[in-house]
Amino acid sequence: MDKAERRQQILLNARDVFAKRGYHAAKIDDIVAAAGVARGTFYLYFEDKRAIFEEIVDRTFTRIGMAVLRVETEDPSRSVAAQIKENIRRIVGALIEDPATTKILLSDAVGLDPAFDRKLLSFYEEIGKLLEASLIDGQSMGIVAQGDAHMFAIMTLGALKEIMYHVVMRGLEYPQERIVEEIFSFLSAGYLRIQP
Amino acid sequence: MDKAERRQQILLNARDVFAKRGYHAAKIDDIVAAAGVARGTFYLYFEDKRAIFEEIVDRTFTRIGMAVLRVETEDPSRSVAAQIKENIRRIVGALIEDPATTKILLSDAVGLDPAFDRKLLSFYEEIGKLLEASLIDGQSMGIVAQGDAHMFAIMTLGALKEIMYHVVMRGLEYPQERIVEEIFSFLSAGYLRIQP
Amino acid sequence: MDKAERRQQILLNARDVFAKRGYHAAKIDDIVAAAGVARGTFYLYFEDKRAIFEEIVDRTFTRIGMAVLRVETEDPSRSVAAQIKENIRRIVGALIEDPATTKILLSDAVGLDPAFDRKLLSFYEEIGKLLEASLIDGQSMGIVAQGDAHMFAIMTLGALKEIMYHVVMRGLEYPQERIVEEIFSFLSAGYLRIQP
Amino acid sequence: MDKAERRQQILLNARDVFAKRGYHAAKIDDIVAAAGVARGTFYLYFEDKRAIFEEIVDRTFTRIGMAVLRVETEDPSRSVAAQIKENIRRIVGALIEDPATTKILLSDAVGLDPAFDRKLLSFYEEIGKLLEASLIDGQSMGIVAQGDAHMFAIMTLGALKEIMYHVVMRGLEYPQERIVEEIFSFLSAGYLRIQP
DNA sequence: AATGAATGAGGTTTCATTCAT
DNA sequence: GATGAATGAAACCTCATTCAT
Repeated sequence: MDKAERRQQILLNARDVFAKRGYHAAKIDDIVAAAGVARGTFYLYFEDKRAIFEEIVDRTFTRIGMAVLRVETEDPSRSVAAQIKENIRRIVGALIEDPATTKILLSDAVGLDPAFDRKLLSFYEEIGKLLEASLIDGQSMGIVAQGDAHMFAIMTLGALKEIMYHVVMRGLEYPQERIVEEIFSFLSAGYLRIQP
Repeated sequence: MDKAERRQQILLNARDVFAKRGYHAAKIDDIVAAAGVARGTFYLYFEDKRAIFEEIVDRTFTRIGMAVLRVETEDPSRSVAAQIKENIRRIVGALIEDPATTKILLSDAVGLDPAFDRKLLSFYEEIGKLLEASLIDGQSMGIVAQGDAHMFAIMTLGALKEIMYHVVMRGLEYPQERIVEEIFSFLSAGYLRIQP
Repeated sequence: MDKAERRQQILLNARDVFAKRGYHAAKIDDIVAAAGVARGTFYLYFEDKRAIFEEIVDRTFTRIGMAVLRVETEDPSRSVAAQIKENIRRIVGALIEDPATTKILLSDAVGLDPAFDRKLLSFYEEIGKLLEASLIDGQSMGIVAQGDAHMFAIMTLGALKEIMYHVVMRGLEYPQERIVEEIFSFLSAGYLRIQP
Repeated sequence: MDKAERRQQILLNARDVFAKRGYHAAKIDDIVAAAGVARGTFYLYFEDKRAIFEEIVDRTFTRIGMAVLRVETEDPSRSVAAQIKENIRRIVGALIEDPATTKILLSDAVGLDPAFDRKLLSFYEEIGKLLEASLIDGQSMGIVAQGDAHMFAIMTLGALKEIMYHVVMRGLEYPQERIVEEIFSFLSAGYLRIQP
């Protein structure tokens, strides 16, 4: 087994242990036992417990970041609606595909400590800004309602996160496509039908 | 100072310490120093660290639970829209009013350990069921769109939580009424304006 | 037992353990076992292992520093020779009185690490400067031979340290007064009697 | 590179690392990195860390031991004074020539652990006995003052060690010949000129 | 012979909780 | 009831040494 494989082996097992027990309850001993290596071996590959956790979260950030595609408004071959759905689908897919890291991201990584909080916030802000920029674009094209794009972005993110939170924490079972449709439809028309 | 006061004094200071440092970084020493009592005194009033944290969270649950009013569809004096807004307003108000506990609820209490996760989930499910029931009611009255009420509830909760998360974590500054309006408008019409 | 007593109790036992085993072989467990306290108690009174060792050495520095008296050349009631002997006597006495710390000073504290080396050197330089100043005084009064006072000081210090080293390490047995006489006589006339 | 060369290469680099960091702070990693060999290679040439350190010290013992010449009192061609000076010169030279091992001998090897202490003491006793025997010889020839030859030996050793300690630890700069003269003159007449 | 990945014993330190005063 | 000194379990990490390649 070469270095990269060994590293990966430890990383994956650590992910599972973190997902199962949470950051603090996950002991180095649990991780090395799961990975089937000696305690010292762990420290050959990772600085410390915090570092491996951070790497798991960082990789997830990257994976999610890569899932997002730029919406092409000029391309007549694909409708904007289809492209937006595709984006939602890809993000939801990335999260569903690896429930362990999703659980880590949405639960264990939250409130770990102030430094990690900043990291998380910074990731969500980044995502938020990307989305916000798209929304502002959409507003000028008349396909996004006028209004506070920043708020739109936050609420969209929140809706998505909450669904995924229930999926990974409660085993809420919805097929990926169903989730995509629900989110899309929610973003399109909300659900209140009141004459004010 | 009588027992109840002393207890309250410790509780409030613990809240601030938890909010500032997070659960694990908050030491009993920090709490008793903030409260100005001896270490042993803490244990006269609370079982252990976990118990005081749980009490803080439980109180918040109660406070938020009490903020919710039943929507009266038969009362002609108050429109349904107004009542829904009022509900959103009361919940947002309860969260904004005490940012320290809100931060604890949305950050520190998340992913603390499996047992606490269950508690949190159970609270959110409770809230979700209440909301869901209202939505199903609304559907039969034609003021809520047909569709998956459970999903509606989750996404609504997520949107609200995410706004409040940014408010308490990043100091996002929006007046309470503005938040209420944004949420209401989001629930009413979403923001996508695409002809599919 | 009050705080100061408890501190002293740990300090004295630590001194014995360090003297017996040397710095690195002395485990915190050995110290607390000797002192009859719990492991945590140790850390209530001392920052860490290094700190207690440093305190032991520092106290010895102080004790030895206080043993030195200024030589009064103007006082006709006490001859200079008597005063010098008195100084040697006091220093030798301070070292013999507490063989454990003397052993620590002359053996365990040596070469502990670069930072500690600087501390030691700084102490010996201080002592050396004091002695050197006295010698230069003495030279102007004609009671110290002309020559390199700095060297005189170093060699004197070395002779004294070496005797004490053998006393505490090998149990070399000489009465204090005998040691004083030997040093004094050595400093007075050396021992080589060669016509060059 | 043949076995002996490789061994020497590791030995010299280990010497430098020990001299720079001290025994405990010198890691096997530092040594093999300095020597440019793999970690496992180290253990092909040396039993363990302690063994290589011991070998460095032992070689120094040998080197110094070999520097000492027997004083010939019958040889009219070389005065006893010249022969004594020559001995001091050779020892000081051996120490100055390799400051790294001298520092190891006078600092790092001191107080390493009880076993090593015995080794050191045993070396110094050996040297001391040699010197003592010469002094007793000298006393019977009238060229060494009557008195405790054992003490003379210890103090001489101490004076020499202390000078060298300051040379290697503080970079005290004296030409070799100057050191020799100072020691010789100190042994010849001390420096106190007091009428008791 | 050389390598360097793997090992795991061992030691320091932290901190929630207890309990004698 | 209040105190705070004492406790000791528990967990992280280091690093000398081994051994398969």
